[in-house]
Amino acid sequence: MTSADVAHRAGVSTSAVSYALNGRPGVSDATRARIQAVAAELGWRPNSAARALSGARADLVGLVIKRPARSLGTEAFYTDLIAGLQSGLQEQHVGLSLLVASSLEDELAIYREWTRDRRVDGVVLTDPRQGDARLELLTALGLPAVVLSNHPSEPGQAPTVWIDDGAVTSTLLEYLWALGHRRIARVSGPEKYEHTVRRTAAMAAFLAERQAPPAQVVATDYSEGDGARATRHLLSRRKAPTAIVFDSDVLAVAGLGVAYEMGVSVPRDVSIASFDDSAMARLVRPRLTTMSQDTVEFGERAARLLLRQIDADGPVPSEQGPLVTLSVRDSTSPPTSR
Amino acid sequence: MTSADVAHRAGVSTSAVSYALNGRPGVSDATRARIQAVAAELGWRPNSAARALSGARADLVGLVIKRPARSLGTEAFYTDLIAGLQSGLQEQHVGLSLLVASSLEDELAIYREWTRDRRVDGVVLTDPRQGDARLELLTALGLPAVVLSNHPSEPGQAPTVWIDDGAVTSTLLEYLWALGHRRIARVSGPEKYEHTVRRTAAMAAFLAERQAPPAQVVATDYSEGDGARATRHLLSRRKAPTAIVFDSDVLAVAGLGVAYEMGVSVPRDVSIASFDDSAMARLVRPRLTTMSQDTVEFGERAARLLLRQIDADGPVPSEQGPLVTLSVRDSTSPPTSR
DNA sequence: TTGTATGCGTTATCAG
DNA sequence: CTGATAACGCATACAA
Repeated sequence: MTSADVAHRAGVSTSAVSYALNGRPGVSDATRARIQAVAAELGWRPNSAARALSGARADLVGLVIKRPARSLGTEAFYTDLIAGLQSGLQEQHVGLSLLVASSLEDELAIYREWTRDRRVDGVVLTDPRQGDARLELLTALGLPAVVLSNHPSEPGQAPTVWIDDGAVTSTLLEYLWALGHRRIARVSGPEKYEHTVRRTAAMAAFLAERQAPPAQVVATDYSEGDGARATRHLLSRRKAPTAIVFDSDVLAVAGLGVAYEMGVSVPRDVSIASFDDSAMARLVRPRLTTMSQDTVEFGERAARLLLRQIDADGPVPSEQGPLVTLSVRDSTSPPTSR
Repeated sequence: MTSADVAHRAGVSTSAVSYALNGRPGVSDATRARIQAVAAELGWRPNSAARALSGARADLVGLVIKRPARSLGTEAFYTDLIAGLQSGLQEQHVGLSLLVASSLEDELAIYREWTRDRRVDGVVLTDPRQGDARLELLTALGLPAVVLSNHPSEPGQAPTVWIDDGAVTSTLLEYLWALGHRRIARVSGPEKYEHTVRRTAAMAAFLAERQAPPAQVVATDYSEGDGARATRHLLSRRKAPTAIVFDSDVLAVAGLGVAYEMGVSVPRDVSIASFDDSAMARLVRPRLTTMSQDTVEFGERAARLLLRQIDADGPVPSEQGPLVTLSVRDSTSPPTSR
């Protein structure tokens, strides 16, 4: 079943078939329709290897995750993201190729190789950093990309699907503030990530605006151990915070465990909230108050944007991600004066 | 940078290059060595599209996951598995293509398409069922495959990497039995999966051997809601079980939540254990006693076996998966006579 | 043992 | 608007 078969059956040449099915000029509407009908009837699909070889599409997009392999499963984020990307891609018969890299050098090498071999038509970038070396390389390579980010892209750079971390932070703090919390601490992710920095800035601005003392922020590497340590540190202080916000729900659940062990009751003695939502936040007791985002939807949007960018001649504009909403559960309450 | 470049630089023909680098006869050891040296020096890697087109490798293997997209992230299993597969594949510069299918028909169609287009060199199958239609199709298509299973493969079928669910079940029950538990219930996964059936059989055999009454088994669809319902049902019975084993840690944590809400103390009033381990099992309080398996390692082994099967002429033998060990934590204790 | 020629299925160029 | 024809990079049967 090749394009030659389709051409033969439709009584045209293979180039006519190519033109007709790639929607480009060079063929009359009538023959185009006939060719499409024949192709559909024969169930023909272009051979992707041949297409890639002849310089067109590979019908594959890539995702490189730079995290230690063993820690990946801890967070639901990547799985949800992958599921969403997949779903958005499948509509166009485009596959997803996955790679776990252990270093930035590896990641950059992979992009070079993919470009050289036309292995993928584009890539999805996560965890943008400040002055991200990947963006530079990708524009140099001319490899289409979208970034899961927290702001629209700079002109000339790959478009982003973005969720405004500043607004998300304010929403959560607003809620805690309204409950009466004034000493709010934070257990954050690594400072090298843009979203960590954004949240820190938003939190500082929020508190400054209200003449509240600045928040104590303890950075972690997202690991459960670090989360536990940070929480232990915060709860041991002379004037312990009445509320702690965690950058991920793994950190938050680790913090919950520490509170339990220290005999600190949640939410009576300390309120706990997380920026990340997942099944785990709903499963633990008390259930975690979180900012919930639909990560699957996030992935779907990224996939569609990437496909558009691949098809487009010039740069396509960035796009806002799904809404993030506050899910109030059982881990937060007004502070009790101790 | 093509094989012609390498040939030119080494002063040989492209066919010599092909022979030399694919390790097949038709070239002397001396020239083979020289060609390899030149290829390494030039950093040449074969273009995968061209290889796929000319009937050789696509340097890509596929994984189809048949689960609803939104429920994927709930369980760490797939993420860990993907990370492991990736790691085992990367050693040979083979990529992983991922697809989430919503029905068996979709899944089968994908295998057909992948075969027709030589898009992948092989596939990894999870969640084998009894009389699995996929195995039949894959042998018919001649598409190499490995199955993540609980027993060695039938002769003539795709090899498996297998973990003996019967033994795992016995180990866990042995432990609970030694603690003194006699009324042990189980919250299981769907009965259509082989591993569910295996565990049920193993549990029945274990109890029968000790003249204990058969266990009450409540099947679920692996969802948190089903897990909560099942647990509520079991704990409401006249003679409630003193221990409950759960087929996954999501189910177990859901059960833990129900116990908490019903005022049933864990492990004092009921012991809880899970067949699945993940970060969540360690994060919740009380920490869950589980059977822990290294899923990343499982994936790595599957990847290596698949690569061997792809290279091999005939069928390769099945292989045992990583050891599953009991991790005793805080959710189990001897039953207290109430 | 080595080189030459052809095919894989598509896209793209360039005459008609 | 259409139909030959040449790449694309590799593998391989075949001839030297």
